[in-house]
Amino acid sequence: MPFVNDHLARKLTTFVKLSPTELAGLAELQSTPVNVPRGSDLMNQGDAGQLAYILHAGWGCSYKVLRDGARQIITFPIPGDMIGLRSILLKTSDHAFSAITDVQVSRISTTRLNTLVDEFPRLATAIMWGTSRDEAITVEHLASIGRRTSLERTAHFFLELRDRLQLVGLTSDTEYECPLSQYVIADALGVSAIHVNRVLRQLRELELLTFQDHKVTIIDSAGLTELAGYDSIEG
Amino acid sequence: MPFVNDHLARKLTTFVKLSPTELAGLAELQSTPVNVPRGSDLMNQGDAGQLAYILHAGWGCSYKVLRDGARQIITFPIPGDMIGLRSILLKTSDHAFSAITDVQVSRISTTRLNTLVDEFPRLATAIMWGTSRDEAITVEHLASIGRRTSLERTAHFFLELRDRLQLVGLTSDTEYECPLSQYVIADALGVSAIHVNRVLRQLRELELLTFQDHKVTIIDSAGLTELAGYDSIEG
DNA sequence: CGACGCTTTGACACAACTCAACAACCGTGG
DNA sequence: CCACGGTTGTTGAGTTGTGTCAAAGCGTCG
Repeated sequence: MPFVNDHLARKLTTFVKLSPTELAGLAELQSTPVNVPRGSDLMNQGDAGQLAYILHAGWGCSYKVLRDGARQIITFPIPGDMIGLRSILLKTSDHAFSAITDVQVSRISTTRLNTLVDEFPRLATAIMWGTSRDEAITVEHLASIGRRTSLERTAHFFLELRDRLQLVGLTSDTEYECPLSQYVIADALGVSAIHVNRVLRQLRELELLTFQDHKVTIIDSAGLTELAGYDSIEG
Repeated sequence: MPFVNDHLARKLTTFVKLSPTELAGLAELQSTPVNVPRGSDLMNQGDAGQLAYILHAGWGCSYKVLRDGARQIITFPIPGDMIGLRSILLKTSDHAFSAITDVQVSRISTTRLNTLVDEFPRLATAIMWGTSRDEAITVEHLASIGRRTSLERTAHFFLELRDRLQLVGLTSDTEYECPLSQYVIADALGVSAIHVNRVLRQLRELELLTFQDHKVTIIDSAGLTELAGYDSIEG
Protein backbone atom coordinates (compact mmCIF):
# COMPACT_ATOMS: atom_id res chain seq x y z
CA MET A 1 0.00 0.00 0.00
CA PRO A 2 1.59 3.27 -1.10
CA PHE A 3 0.54 5.32 1.91
CA VAL A 4 0.87 4.69 5.57
CA ASN A 5 -2.34 6.55 6.21
CA ASP A 6 -4.91 5.80 3.59
CA HIS A 7 -7.33 8.54 4.59
CA LEU A 8 -9.72 7.72 1.78
CA ALA A 9 -10.01 4.11 2.90
CA ARG A 10 -10.49 5.24 6.46
CA LYS A 11 -13.30 7.52 5.43
CA LEU A 12 -15.07 5.05 3.17
CA THR A 13 -14.91 2.16 5.63
CA THR A 14 -17.00 4.14 8.07
CA PHE A 15 -19.73 3.57 5.52
CA VAL A 16 -19.08 0.05 4.18
CA LYS A 17 -16.59 -2.55 5.29
CA LEU A 18 -14.28 -3.17 2.36
CA SER A 19 -12.55 -6.47 1.61
CA PRO A 20 -8.74 -6.67 1.37
CA THR A 21 -8.89 -6.83 -2.41
CA GLU A 22 -11.19 -3.83 -2.53
CA LEU A 23 -8.84 -1.93 -0.26
CA ALA A 24 -5.94 -2.90 -2.47
CA GLY A 25 -7.78 -1.56 -5.50
CA LEU A 26 -8.51 1.65 -3.67
CA ALA A 27 -4.85 1.97 -2.69
CA GLU A 28 -3.72 1.37 -6.24
CA LEU A 29 -5.99 4.17 -7.43
CA GLN A 30 -3.97 6.48 -5.21
CA SER A 31 -0.58 5.69 -6.69
CA THR A 32 1.79 8.14 -8.39
CA PRO A 33 1.47 11.00 -5.94
CA VAL A 34 2.53 14.48 -6.99
CA ASN A 35 3.41 17.53 -4.96
CA VAL A 36 1.71 20.85 -5.49
CA PRO A 37 3.65 23.76 -3.98
CA ARG A 38 1.72 26.18 -1.85
CA GLY A 39 0.19 29.09 -3.68
CA SER A 40 -0.10 27.26 -6.99
CA ASP A 41 -3.26 26.09 -8.69
CA LEU A 42 -3.97 22.47 -9.47
CA MET A 43 -6.88 23.24 -11.77
CA ASN A 44 -8.68 26.31 -13.01
CA GLN A 45 -12.22 27.31 -13.82
CA GLY A 46 -12.88 26.53 -17.46
CA ASP A 47 -10.15 23.90 -17.74
CA ALA A 48 -11.07 21.00 -19.96
CA GLY A 49 -12.38 18.41 -17.54
CA GLN A 50 -11.69 14.69 -17.28
CA LEU A 51 -9.20 15.13 -14.47
CA ALA A 52 -9.78 14.44 -10.82
CA TYR A 53 -7.50 14.00 -7.82
CA ILE A 54 -7.34 12.53 -4.36
CA LEU A 55 -5.85 14.70 -1.64
CA HIS A 56 -3.31 13.00 0.62
CA ALA A 57 -1.78 15.76 2.67
CA GLY A 58 -1.86 19.51 3.03
CA TRP A 59 -4.51 22.20 2.83
CA GLY A 60 -6.14 23.77 -0.18
CA CYS A 61 -9.45 25.15 -1.34
CA SER A 62 -11.93 24.64 -4.14
CA TYR A 63 -13.30 27.98 -5.25
CA LYS A 64 -15.06 29.97 -7.89
CA VAL A 65 -14.13 33.46 -9.00
CA LEU A 66 -16.81 35.84 -10.16
CA ARG A 67 -16.44 38.25 -13.01
CA ASP A 68 -15.64 41.15 -10.68
CA GLY A 69 -12.77 39.18 -9.14
CA ALA A 70 -14.55 38.22 -5.92
CA ARG A 71 -13.80 34.70 -4.76
CA GLN A 72 -16.13 32.21 -3.13
CA ILE A 73 -14.51 29.19 -1.57
CA ILE A 74 -16.70 26.13 -1.92
CA THR A 75 -14.88 23.77 0.40
CA PHE A 76 -11.52 22.99 1.95
CA PRO A 77 -10.82 19.41 0.91
CA ILE A 78 -8.99 17.46 3.60
CA PRO A 79 -6.93 14.27 3.27
CA GLY A 80 -9.04 11.48 1.82
CA ASP A 81 -11.27 13.86 -0.14
CA MET A 82 -11.68 13.80 -3.89
CA ILE A 83 -11.03 16.97 -5.87
CA GLY A 84 -12.71 17.86 -9.13
CA LEU A 85 -14.69 14.66 -9.45
CA ARG A 86 -17.59 16.62 -10.88
CA SER A 87 -15.49 17.87 -13.78
CA ILE A 88 -15.02 14.36 -15.10
CA LEU A 89 -18.42 14.41 -16.76
CA LEU A 90 -18.72 18.11 -17.50
CA LYS A 91 -16.94 19.58 -20.49
CA THR A 92 -15.03 22.03 -18.36
CA SER A 93 -14.29 22.41 -14.69
CA ASP A 94 -16.74 24.72 -12.95
CA HIS A 95 -14.30 25.58 -10.20
CA ALA A 96 -10.61 25.90 -9.39
CA PHE A 97 -8.40 24.34 -6.75
CA SER A 98 -5.55 26.20 -5.10
CA ALA A 99 -2.93 24.83 -2.71
CA ILE A 100 -2.76 26.80 0.53
CA THR A 101 0.08 24.80 2.03
CA ASP A 102 2.26 22.38 0.08
CA VAL A 103 -0.09 19.65 -0.97
CA GLN A 104 0.27 16.03 -1.99
CA VAL A 105 -2.30 14.59 -4.38
CA SER A 106 -2.60 11.72 -6.79
CA ARG A 107 -4.32 11.98 -10.10
CA ILE A 108 -7.25 9.67 -10.65
CA SER A 109 -7.13 7.98 -14.00
CA THR A 110 -10.68 7.94 -15.33
CA THR A 111 -10.16 4.69 -17.21
CA ARG A 112 -8.66 3.02 -14.14
CA LEU A 113 -11.54 4.29 -12.06
CA ASN A 114 -13.97 2.76 -14.53
CA THR A 115 -12.33 -0.65 -14.60
CA LEU A 116 -12.06 -0.58 -10.83
CA VAL A 117 -15.74 0.04 -10.22
CA ASP A 118 -16.56 -2.62 -12.81
CA GLU A 119 -14.47 -5.08 -10.85
CA PHE A 120 -15.62 -3.96 -7.40
CA PRO A 121 -19.15 -2.56 -7.54
CA ARG A 122 -19.18 -1.99 -3.79
CA LEU A 123 -16.31 0.42 -4.29
CA ALA A 124 -18.47 2.44 -6.67
CA THR A 125 -21.16 2.59 -4.01
CA ALA A 126 -18.67 3.66 -1.38
CA ILE A 127 -17.26 6.41 -3.58
CA MET A 128 -20.72 7.64 -4.45
CA TRP A 129 -21.55 7.69 -0.77
CA GLY A 130 -18.54 9.95 -0.32
CA THR A 131 -19.65 12.31 -3.06
CA SER A 132 -23.19 12.38 -1.66
CA ARG A 133 -21.75 13.34 1.69
CA ASP A 134 -19.65 16.10 0.10
CA GLU A 135 -22.73 17.40 -1.67
CA ALA A 136 -24.64 17.45 1.61
CA ILE A 137 -21.84 19.52 3.10
CA THR A 138 -22.02 21.98 0.20
CA VAL A 139 -25.78 22.27 0.69
CA GLU A 140 -25.29 22.90 4.40
CA HIS A 141 -22.73 25.56 3.48
CA LEU A 142 -25.32 27.16 1.20
CA ALA A 143 -27.88 27.24 4.01
CA SER A 144 -25.26 28.62 6.34
CA ILE A 145 -24.38 31.55 4.10
CA GLY A 146 -27.98 32.21 3.18
CA ARG A 147 -29.60 32.04 6.58
CA ARG A 148 -27.12 32.16 9.46
CA THR A 149 -25.56 35.27 10.95
CA SER A 150 -21.83 35.61 10.52
CA LEU A 151 -21.29 34.56 14.14
CA GLU A 152 -23.39 31.39 13.80
CA ARG A 153 -21.84 30.69 10.44
CA THR A 154 -18.29 30.91 11.74
CA ALA A 155 -19.10 28.65 14.67
CA HIS A 156 -20.71 26.17 12.31
CA PHE A 157 -17.71 26.24 10.02
CA PHE A 158 -15.20 25.29 12.70
CA LEU A 159 -17.41 22.56 14.14
CA GLU A 160 -17.94 20.97 10.76
CA LEU A 161 -14.25 21.13 10.01
CA ARG A 162 -13.52 19.40 13.30
CA ASP A 163 -15.89 16.55 12.52
CA ARG A 164 -14.49 16.11 9.03
CA LEU A 165 -10.93 15.98 10.33
CA GLN A 166 -11.96 13.58 13.04
CA LEU A 167 -13.37 11.15 10.49
CA VAL A 168 -9.88 10.70 9.04
CA GLY A 169 -8.18 10.81 12.42
CA LEU A 170 -6.49 14.18 12.10
CA THR A 171 -7.73 15.77 15.29
CA SER A 172 -8.73 15.34 18.86
CA ASP A 173 -12.07 16.58 20.11
CA THR A 174 -10.93 19.99 21.17
CA GLU A 175 -8.03 21.16 19.07
CA TYR A 176 -6.74 21.04 15.52
CA GLU A 177 -4.21 22.58 13.19
CA CYS A 178 -5.77 24.90 10.64
CA PRO A 179 -3.31 26.90 8.51
CA LEU A 180 -5.91 29.23 7.01
CA SER A 181 -5.62 32.99 7.03
CA GLN A 182 -8.54 35.18 7.99
CA TYR A 183 -8.71 36.33 4.37
CA VAL A 184 -9.21 32.77 3.22
CA ILE A 185 -11.84 32.08 5.86
CA ALA A 186 -13.60 35.27 4.77
CA ASP A 187 -13.84 34.00 1.20
CA ALA A 188 -15.34 30.77 2.47
CA LEU A 189 -17.90 32.39 4.75
CA GLY A 190 -18.96 35.12 2.36
CA VAL A 191 -17.91 38.03 4.57
CA SER A 192 -15.02 40.48 4.59
CA ALA A 193 -11.70 39.55 6.18
CA ILE A 194 -12.03 42.40 8.64
CA HIS A 195 -15.36 41.10 9.77
CA VAL A 196 -13.91 37.61 10.26
CA ASN A 197 -11.46 39.18 12.65
CA ARG A 198 -14.24 40.81 14.65
CA VAL A 199 -16.27 37.59 14.73
CA LEU A 200 -13.26 35.58 15.91
CA ARG A 201 -12.79 38.10 18.69
CA GLN A 202 -16.43 37.66 19.70
CA LEU A 203 -16.06 33.88 19.79
CA ARG A 204 -12.96 34.30 21.94
CA GLU A 205 -14.69 36.75 24.29
CA LEU A 206 -17.68 34.43 24.58
CA GLU A 207 -15.17 31.75 25.59
CA LEU A 208 -16.40 29.40 22.91
CA LEU A 209 -13.41 29.03 20.59
CA THR A 210 -9.99 30.46 19.86
CA PHE A 211 -8.21 30.62 16.52
CA GLN A 212 -4.61 31.57 17.02
CA ASP A 213 -1.29 30.65 15.44
CA HIS A 214 -3.05 28.45 12.93
CA LYS A 215 -4.60 26.41 15.66
CA VAL A 216 -8.28 26.05 16.51
CA THR A 217 -9.15 25.35 20.13
CA ILE A 218 -12.73 24.53 20.91
CA ILE A 219 -13.33 25.70 24.44
CA ASP A 220 -17.07 25.09 24.77
CA SER A 221 -18.25 22.51 22.29
CA ALA A 222 -21.82 22.42 23.59
CA GLY A 223 -22.11 26.19 23.57
CA LEU A 224 -20.78 26.40 20.03
CA THR A 225 -23.11 23.66 18.84
CA GLU A 226 -26.03 25.47 20.37
CA LEU A 227 -25.00 28.83 18.91
CA ALA A 228 -24.43 27.44 15.42
CA GLY A 229 -27.46 25.19 15.31
CA TYR A 230 -25.07 22.45 14.35
CA ASP A 231 -26.06 18.87 13.63
CA SER A 232 -23.14 16.52 13.29
CA ILE A 233 -22.66 15.07 9.85
CA GLU A 234 -24.44 11.79 9.38
CA GLY A 235 -23.75 9.03 6.93
CA MET B 1 -43.93 5.68 -23.50
CA PRO B 2 -45.94 6.86 -20.51
CA PHE B 3 -45.42 10.58 -21.07
CA VAL B 4 -45.90 12.71 -24.11
CA ASN B 5 -43.06 14.95 -23.02
CA ASP B 6 -40.22 13.00 -21.53
CA HIS B 7 -38.37 15.98 -20.10
CA LEU B 8 -35.68 13.80 -18.56
CA ALA B 9 -34.89 12.17 -21.88
CA ARG B 10 -34.87 15.57 -23.55
CA LYS B 11 -32.38 16.84 -21.00
CA LEU B 12 -30.09 13.83 -21.07
CA THR B 13 -29.96 13.59 -24.85
CA THR B 14 -28.37 17.01 -24.99
CA PHE B 15 -25.43 15.23 -23.44
CA VAL B 16 -25.42 11.76 -25.07
CA LYS B 17 -27.53 10.38 -27.85
CA LEU B 18 -29.50 7.48 -26.41
CA SER B 19 -30.61 4.43 -28.34
CA PRO B 20 -34.32 3.52 -28.59
CA THR B 21 -33.89 0.72 -26.04
CA GLU B 22 -32.10 3.06 -23.67
CA LEU B 23 -34.87 5.60 -24.08
CA ALA B 24 -37.42 2.89 -23.41
CA GLY B 25 -35.62 1.94 -20.22
CA LEU B 26 -35.54 5.55 -19.15
CA ALA B 27 -39.24 5.90 -19.87
CA GLU B 28 -40.03 2.78 -17.90
CA LEU B 29 -38.16 4.21 -14.92
CA GLN B 30 -40.67 7.04 -14.97
CA SER B 31 -43.78 4.89 -14.75
CA THR B 32 -46.40 4.98 -11.97
CA PRO B 33 -46.71 8.73 -11.64
CA VAL B 34 -48.24 10.19 -8.50
CA ASN B 35 -49.74 13.58 -7.81
CA VAL B 36 -48.58 15.74 -4.96
CA PRO B 37 -51.07 18.47 -4.06
CA ARG B 38 -49.70 21.96 -3.70
CA GLY B 39 -48.57 22.87 -0.23
CA SER B 40 -47.76 19.32 0.78
CA ASP B 41 -44.34 17.84 1.38
CA LEU B 42 -42.99 14.92 -0.61
CA MET B 43 -40.11 14.29 1.75
CA ASN B 44 -38.76 15.79 4.94
CA GLN B 45 -35.38 16.47 6.46
CA GLY B 46 -34.35 13.44 8.48
CA ASP B 47 -36.59 11.01 6.62
CA ALA B 48 -35.07 7.60 6.17
CA GLY B 49 -33.50 7.76 2.73
CA GLN B 50 -33.58 5.30 -0.14
CA LEU B 51 -36.31 7.21 -1.98
CA ALA B 52 -35.88 9.43 -4.98
CA TYR B 53 -38.25 10.91 -7.55
CA ILE B 54 -38.40 12.35 -11.02
CA LEU B 55 -40.40 15.51 -11.47
CA HIS B 56 -42.77 15.55 -14.44
CA ALA B 57 -44.88 18.64 -14.01
CA GLY B 58 -45.44 21.47 -11.58
CA TRP B 59 -43.25 23.60 -9.35
CA GLY B 60 -41.71 22.78 -6.00
CA CYS B 61 -38.60 23.45 -3.98
CA SER B 62 -35.89 21.50 -2.22
CA TYR B 63 -35.00 23.20 1.03
CA LYS B 64 -33.40 22.96 4.44
CA VAL B 65 -34.82 24.39 7.63
CA LEU B 66 -32.49 25.62 10.32
CA ARG B 67 -33.03 25.17 14.00
CA ASP B 68 -34.48 28.67 14.40
CA GLY B 69 -37.09 27.96 11.73
CA ALA B 70 -35.41 29.90 8.91
CA ARG B 71 -35.64 28.22 5.54
CA GLN B 72 -33.05 28.06 2.78
CA ILE B 73 -34.26 26.85 -0.58
CA ILE B 74 -31.57 24.88 -2.38
CA THR B 75 -33.14 24.63 -5.79
CA PHE B 76 -36.42 24.65 -7.67
CA PRO B 77 -36.46 21.36 -9.56
CA ILE B 78 -38.12 21.65 -12.95
CA PRO B 79 -39.62 18.90 -15.14
CA GLY B 80 -36.98 16.31 -15.96
CA ASP B 81 -35.04 16.90 -12.75
CA MET B 82 -34.36 14.25 -10.14
CA ILE B 83 -35.38 14.90 -6.54
CA GLY B 84 -33.68 13.43 -3.51
CA LEU B 85 -31.16 11.36 -5.43
CA ARG B 86 -28.54 12.16 -2.81
CA SER B 87 -30.63 10.59 -0.06
CA ILE B 88 -30.40 7.16 -1.67
CA LEU B 89 -26.95 6.59 -0.23
CA LEU B 90 -27.22 8.64 2.94
CA LYS B 91 -29.00 7.21 5.95
CA THR B 92 -31.44 10.08 6.07
CA SER B 93 -32.47 12.84 3.72
CA ASP B 94 -30.55 16.06 4.34
CA HIS B 95 -33.29 18.21 2.84
CA ALA B 96 -37.03 18.39 2.26
CA PHE B 97 -39.14 18.86 -0.85
CA SER B 98 -42.34 20.84 -0.88
CA ALA B 99 -44.86 21.18 -3.72
CA ILE B 100 -45.56 24.81 -4.58
CA THR B 101 -48.13 24.05 -7.27
CA ASP B 102 -49.74 20.67 -7.78
CA VAL B 103 -46.90 18.44 -8.84
CA GLN B 104 -46.60 15.18 -10.72
CA VAL B 105 -43.68 12.90 -9.90
CA SER B 106 -42.78 9.28 -10.25
CA ARG B 107 -40.91 7.38 -7.62
CA ILE B 108 -37.59 5.88 -8.66
CA SER B 109 -37.22 2.32 -7.53
CA THR B 110 -33.64 1.91 -6.38
CA THR B 111 -33.49 -1.73 -7.41
CA ARG B 112 -34.92 -0.93 -10.84
CA LEU B 113 -32.41 1.88 -11.20
CA ASN B 114 -29.61 -0.53 -10.38
CA THR B 115 -30.67 -3.18 -12.87
CA LEU B 116 -31.20 -0.48 -15.49
CA VAL B 117 -27.72 0.96 -15.22
CA ASP B 118 -26.31 -2.58 -15.24
CA GLU B 119 -28.11 -3.18 -18.50
CA PHE B 120 -27.37 0.22 -20.04
CA PRO B 121 -24.12 1.66 -18.70
CA ARG B 122 -24.43 4.70 -20.93
CA LEU B 123 -27.61 5.54 -19.04
CA ALA B 124 -25.65 5.60 -15.80
CA THR B 125 -23.19 8.01 -17.36
CA ALA B 126 -26.01 10.22 -18.62
CA ILE B 127 -27.71 10.30 -15.22
CA MET B 128 -24.44 11.09 -13.48
CA TRP B 129 -23.88 13.89 -15.97
CA GLY B 130 -27.25 15.26 -14.89
CA THR B 131 -26.35 15.11 -11.22
CA SER B 132 -22.97 16.73 -11.91
CA ARG B 133 -24.78 19.53 -13.66
CA ASP B 134 -27.18 19.96 -10.73
CA GLU B 135 -24.24 20.06 -8.36
CA ALA B 136 -22.58 22.76 -10.47
CA ILE B 137 -25.79 24.77 -10.22
CA THR B 138 -25.80 24.41 -6.44
CA VAL B 139 -22.19 25.57 -6.31
CA GLU B 140 -23.02 28.57 -8.47
CA HIS B 141 -25.91 29.31 -6.11
CA LEU B 142 -23.47 29.21 -3.21
CA ALA B 143 -21.15 31.67 -4.92
CA SER B 144 -24.12 33.85 -5.74
CA ILE B 145 -25.33 34.10 -2.15
CA GLY B 146 -21.82 34.50 -0.80
CA ARG B 147 -20.43 37.06 -3.18
CA ARG B 148 -23.09 38.78 -5.27
CA THR B 149 -25.22 41.71 -4.19
CA SER B 150 -28.93 41.02 -3.91
CA LEU B 151 -29.53 42.81 -7.20
CA GLU B 152 -26.94 40.77 -9.10
CA ARG B 153 -28.10 37.63 -7.35
CA THR B 154 -31.72 38.14 -8.35
CA ALA B 155 -30.77 38.84 -11.95
CA HIS B 156 -28.61 35.73 -11.96
CA PHE B 157 -31.41 33.64 -10.54
CA PHE B 158 -33.92 34.50 -13.26
CA LEU B 159 -31.40 34.03 -16.06
CA GLU B 160 -30.36 30.61 -14.79
CA LEU B 161 -33.99 29.58 -14.42
CA ARG B 162 -34.65 30.64 -17.99
CA ASP B 163 -31.79 28.54 -19.33
CA ARG B 164 -32.86 25.50 -17.32
CA LEU B 165 -36.43 25.78 -18.56
CA GLN B 166 -35.21 26.24 -22.09
CA LEU B 167 -33.26 22.99 -21.93
CA VAL B 168 -36.53 21.08 -21.51
CA GLY B 169 -38.44 23.29 -23.92
CA LEU B 170 -40.62 25.10 -21.40
CA THR B 171 -39.88 28.66 -22.37
CA SER B 172 -39.07 31.08 -25.11
CA ASP B 173 -36.08 33.37 -24.86
CA THR B 174 -37.83 36.25 -23.24
CA GLU B 175 -40.74 35.08 -21.14
CA TYR B 176 -41.73 32.25 -18.85
CA GLU B 177 -44.31 31.20 -16.30
CA CYS B 178 -42.97 31.24 -12.76
CA PRO B 179 -45.58 30.66 -10.04
CA LEU B 180 -43.32 31.60 -7.14
CA SER B 181 -44.23 34.14 -4.49
CA GLN B 182 -41.77 36.78 -3.38
CA TYR B 183 -41.55 34.99 -0.01
CA VAL B 184 -40.39 31.83 -1.74
CA ILE B 185 -37.86 33.69 -3.88
CA ALA B 186 -36.57 35.35 -0.72
CA ASP B 187 -35.89 31.97 0.88
CA ALA B 188 -33.97 30.93 -2.21
CA LEU B 189 -31.86 34.08 -2.47
CA GLY B 190 -31.12 34.40 1.23
CA VAL B 191 -32.78 37.78 1.69
CA SER B 192 -36.06 38.97 3.22
CA ALA B 193 -39.28 38.95 1.22
CA ILE B 194 -39.55 42.70 1.60
CA HIS B 195 -36.15 43.17 0.10
CA VAL B 196 -37.02 40.92 -2.83
CA ASN B 197 -39.84 43.32 -3.53
CA ARG B 198 -37.44 46.28 -3.52
CA VAL B 199 -34.99 44.49 -5.81
CA LEU B 200 -37.72 43.50 -8.26
CA ARG B 201 -38.77 47.11 -8.42
CA GLN B 202 -35.20 48.12 -9.20
CA LEU B 203 -34.94 45.55 -11.99
CA ARG B 204 -38.23 46.89 -13.39
CA GLU B 205 -37.07 50.50 -13.17
CA LEU B 206 -33.78 49.62 -14.83
CA GLU B 207 -35.89 48.11 -17.62
CA LEU B 208 -34.10 44.80 -17.34
CA LEU B 209 -36.82 42.39 -16.21
CA THR B 210 -40.37 42.30 -14.91
CA PHE B 211 -41.91 39.72 -12.59
CA GLN B 212 -45.66 40.14 -12.52
CA ASP B 213 -48.66 37.85 -12.33
CA HIS B 214 -46.38 34.83 -12.02
CA LYS B 215 -44.73 35.67 -15.27
CA VAL B 216 -41.10 36.62 -15.85
CA THR B 217 -40.38 38.87 -18.80
CA ILE B 218 -36.78 39.46 -19.71
CA ILE B 219 -36.61 42.89 -21.28
CA ASP B 220 -32.87 43.32 -21.67
CA SER B 221 -31.12 39.98 -21.71
CA ALA B 222 -27.68 41.42 -22.43
CA GLY B 223 -28.02 44.02 -19.69
CA LEU B 224 -29.11 41.42 -17.17
CA THR B 225 -26.30 39.08 -18.15
CA GLU B 226 -23.81 41.88 -17.70
CA LEU B 227 -25.28 42.95 -14.37
CA ALA B 228 -25.38 39.41 -12.99
CA GLY B 229 -22.02 38.30 -14.30
CA TYR B 230 -23.87 35.36 -15.75
CA ASP B 231 -22.25 32.55 -17.73
CA SER B 232 -24.71 30.24 -19.38
CA ILE B 233 -24.71 26.72 -18.03
CA GLU B 234 -22.42 24.41 -19.92
CA GLY B 235 -22.48 20.68 -20.27
C1' DC C 1 -69.06 39.55 1.80
C1' DG C 2 -65.30 38.79 4.74
C1' DA C 3 -60.95 36.51 5.37
C1' DC C 4 -56.73 35.51 3.89
C1' DG C 5 -52.47 35.57 1.26
C1' DC C 6 -49.51 38.32 -1.41
C1' DT C 7 -47.58 42.74 -2.76
C1' DT C 8 -46.09 47.37 -1.96
C1' DT C 9 -44.32 51.27 0.59
C1' DG C 10 -42.27 54.00 4.47
C1' DA C 11 -39.50 54.64 8.74
C1' DC C 12 -36.11 53.03 11.50
C1' DA C 13 -32.49 49.77 13.32
C1' DC C 14 -28.63 47.04 12.87
C1' DA C 15 -25.25 43.98 10.65
C1' DA C 16 -21.63 44.09 7.76
C1' DC C 17 -18.66 46.72 4.48
C1' DT C 18 -15.13 50.18 3.33
C1' DC C 19 -11.42 53.01 4.29
C1' DA C 20 -7.56 54.03 7.04
C1' DA C 21 -3.95 53.24 10.09
C1' DC C 22 -0.86 50.54 12.68
C1' DA C 23 1.30 46.34 14.83
C1' DA C 24 3.24 41.81 14.47
C1' DC C 25 5.39 38.48 11.97
C1' DC C 26 8.18 36.23 8.25
C1' DG C 27 11.27 35.16 4.61
C1' DT C 28 14.74 37.31 1.81
C1' DG C 29 18.67 39.66 0.40
C1' DG C 30 22.26 42.84 1.38
C1' DC D 1 23.04 39.82 11.32
C1' DC D 2 20.04 43.20 10.46
C1' DA D 3 17.11 45.89 7.38
C1' DC D 4 13.43 45.39 4.49
C1' DG D 5 9.03 44.58 2.06
C1' DG D 6 5.14 41.81 2.06
C1' DT D 7 1.62 39.37 4.29
C1' DT D 8 -1.44 38.89 8.11
C1' DG D 9 -3.82 40.47 12.12
C1' DT D 10 -6.12 44.25 14.84
C1' DT D 11 -8.81 48.27 15.79
C1' DG D 12 -11.58 52.60 14.97
C1' DA D 13 -14.89 55.64 12.35
C1' DG D 14 -18.17 56.33 9.12
C1' DT D 15 -21.22 54.42 5.39
C1' DT D 16 -24.40 51.35 3.15
C1' DG D 17 -27.16 47.39 2.40
C1' DT D 18 -30.52 44.74 4.26
C1' DG D 19 -33.66 43.39 8.08
C1' DT D 20 -37.64 44.50 11.01
C1' DC D 21 -41.88 46.53 12.06
C1' DA D 22 -46.03 48.60 10.64
C1' DA D 23 -49.72 49.55 7.61
C1' DA D 24 -52.32 49.78 3.51
C1' DG D 25 -53.86 48.05 -1.21
C1' DC D 26 -55.32 44.31 -3.88
C1' DG D 27 -57.03 39.66 -5.53
C1' DT D 28 -59.05 35.54 -4.82
C1' DC D 29 -61.61 32.10 -2.84
C1' DG D 30 -64.72 30.11 0.26
